[in-house]
Amino acid sequence: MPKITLPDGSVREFAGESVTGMEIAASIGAGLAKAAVAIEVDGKAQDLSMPISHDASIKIATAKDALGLDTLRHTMTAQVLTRAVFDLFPNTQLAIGPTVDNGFYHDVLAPKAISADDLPKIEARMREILAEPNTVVREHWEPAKVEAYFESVGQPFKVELVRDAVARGELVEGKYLSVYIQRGADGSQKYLDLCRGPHVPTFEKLRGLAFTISSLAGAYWRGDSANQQLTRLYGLGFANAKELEAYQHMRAEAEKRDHRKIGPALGLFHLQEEAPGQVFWHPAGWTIYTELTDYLRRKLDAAGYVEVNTPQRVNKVLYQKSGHWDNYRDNAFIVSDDLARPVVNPEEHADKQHVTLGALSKQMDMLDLHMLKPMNCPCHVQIFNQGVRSYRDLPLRMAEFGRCMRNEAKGALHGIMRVTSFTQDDAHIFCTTEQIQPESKLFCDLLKSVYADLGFSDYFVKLSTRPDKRIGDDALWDKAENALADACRNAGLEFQLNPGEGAFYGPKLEFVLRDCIGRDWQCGTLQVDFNMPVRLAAHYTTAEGTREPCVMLHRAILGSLERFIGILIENSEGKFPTWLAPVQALVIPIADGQVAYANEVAAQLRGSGIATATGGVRVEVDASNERMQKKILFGQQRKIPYMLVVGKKEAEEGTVAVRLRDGTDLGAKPLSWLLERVRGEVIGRKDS
RNA sequence: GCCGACAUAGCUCAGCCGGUAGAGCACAUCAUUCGUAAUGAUGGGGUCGUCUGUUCGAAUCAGAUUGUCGGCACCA
Repeated sequence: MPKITLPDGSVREFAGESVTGMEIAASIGAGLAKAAVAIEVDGKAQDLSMPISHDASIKIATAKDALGLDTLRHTMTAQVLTRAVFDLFPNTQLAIGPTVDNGFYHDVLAPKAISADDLPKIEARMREILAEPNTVVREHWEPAKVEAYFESVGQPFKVELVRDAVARGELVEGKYLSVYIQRGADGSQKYLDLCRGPHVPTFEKLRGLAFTISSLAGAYWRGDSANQQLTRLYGLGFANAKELEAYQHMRAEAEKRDHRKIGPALGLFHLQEEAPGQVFWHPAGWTIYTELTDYLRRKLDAAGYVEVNTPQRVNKVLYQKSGHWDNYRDNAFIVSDDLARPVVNPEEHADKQHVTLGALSKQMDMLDLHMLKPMNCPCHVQIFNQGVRSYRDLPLRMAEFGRCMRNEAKGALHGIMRVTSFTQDDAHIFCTTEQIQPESKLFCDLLKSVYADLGFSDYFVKLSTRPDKRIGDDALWDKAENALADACRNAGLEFQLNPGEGAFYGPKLEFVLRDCIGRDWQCGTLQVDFNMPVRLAAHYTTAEGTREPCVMLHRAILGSLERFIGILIENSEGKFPTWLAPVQALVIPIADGQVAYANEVAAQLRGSGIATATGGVRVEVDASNERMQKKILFGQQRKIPYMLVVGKKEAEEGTVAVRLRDGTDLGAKPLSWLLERVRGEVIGRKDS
């Protein structure tokens, strides 16, 4: 006689040994019974058909809540998508098929490649399958039986999953695995899958899910590139058609904000084939870049940093010492004088234009190889190591807008967000163990203040801990990881743990921003490093006269200038706040007669003394032979904060008609009024 | 790097089954001198990413290659 507590606090008692979620839903109402797709029992998601024999708090889940929607997506991918793929591609092997934010996916290995053209066919077949009056029933089988079944039907990935579950002890009641059997109206078995569930009990309940098979991609079995690559089929799934359309519309809108589109369109930068992964900054984009670095220099100066600049090309010997050579050689650009001027006797090879690769490889060890600087830290240590350092010099905060080059995997490149040549707003804080806490706190506060100034409030923090491949003993790692966690707490930052993802020399905090299509990018970072100073002999003399290696804090606020500007473009949709806008004001003479006055206005704005990194107010005059309306349209498309229309009236009165980029017409204003306003926005880093 | 796809004027795109390229916007010139999101006319501009092949003939077919896009893996 289980007593069931409902979400409103009321308690219902049911006769008999047990009661199912379906029966509870029916006892509440026919509407709920129809809408029910799963049940939460004492906070745990379960099938509606599972008997509940103890007293429990429950919540019936429908398509309207997270669990219900998730269950529908889950059944769709595990019971319907899989069958459609089987029908169209016999002998397909199945891997996993979980739900994701906006739908679901399924990893499959088909005997012949599935192409994008097949997606509509798969979707059509799914709709046919959905029309069948099938039920989905949960059963508990012993692992050996499940394994034998999947062996017999040629599903090796499933066999592996069974063995994993057993090895990890993930068994129901300590001895079973749950399988879901799809049956037709006549009771015949249509399909059997290993799954934790829950699933909806009937296809009827599944038909309300608005779905589409949206795309396909490669994905490695178990996420390991050493494993076989499978085909991942992505689907979108929402509670109703309206939500699906709303999502697709939102995506389409978001794509219009893509920095790869807006950037070139606004004349900020371009990329081209001859320089893959590198940015050609145009004047407008470089203005933003300059404003940002100018701003950061002032912040860093106020925070007690010194700025340095270090070489672009450094002998591999230094990186062998630091450990970067072993860890990252494959992703570095390596150059050598000897390659350009090979060490071969020209007379001996007079018949050859070039040295053969074979001859070259023999010489590799002898070659004087240099890395194009992939990171700044070893160079900063070289500056630190000039002369003898005392505890009185610490903490030493050494900053550099350091240009780094990394030979990233081709498929990883992405607009200006992931490039092979970029500038870090990097700094290394050389300090004592005792200074880790206060310095980390200071940094977190500095970062928060910069992000706030730049209008970013929506970021999250990850604490990445020791990876498998690392240097330094575990005691140091304990210390470093605890230090970072404490610093985070002290600065009032919430963080999520990201196990095993730290750098090879130390754990790191990652400050992550999201772009317009929902991708996450690491921007800021703070890393505690006990290892590099030892390897590169960054010592200081203590008050007691002993020599100790210092601690290095690696830190960046924006991360890569390129990446950050990419995020900035997408977040602002190209409507930069006045202080960053490449062109802050566009003067629009209505007719030729006012061009002279327009130029005069522009000259006054330029010479206004408003302090931007590039001089006065950044202003242009549109003296073209176009109608005013068209000039406004073009100004609007360029997202210029201020358009200053000058006609006969304004020229006579010495005013400008101010139009904002949101369309607001502020009417005729004296120039002094405008200057005050712009000055306020530039100083306050505000938007127009 | 891996899987799938794409690559035609500055931009957006058309060009079916192979017979040596079109539109709109942008740009230039001329006319117009205009009050808050596109005045009109005329004109210039591409050999169809690159290379190789098939063919009497290729933007159109095949192979390779470079770049890009969507994911995966990677990200000091």
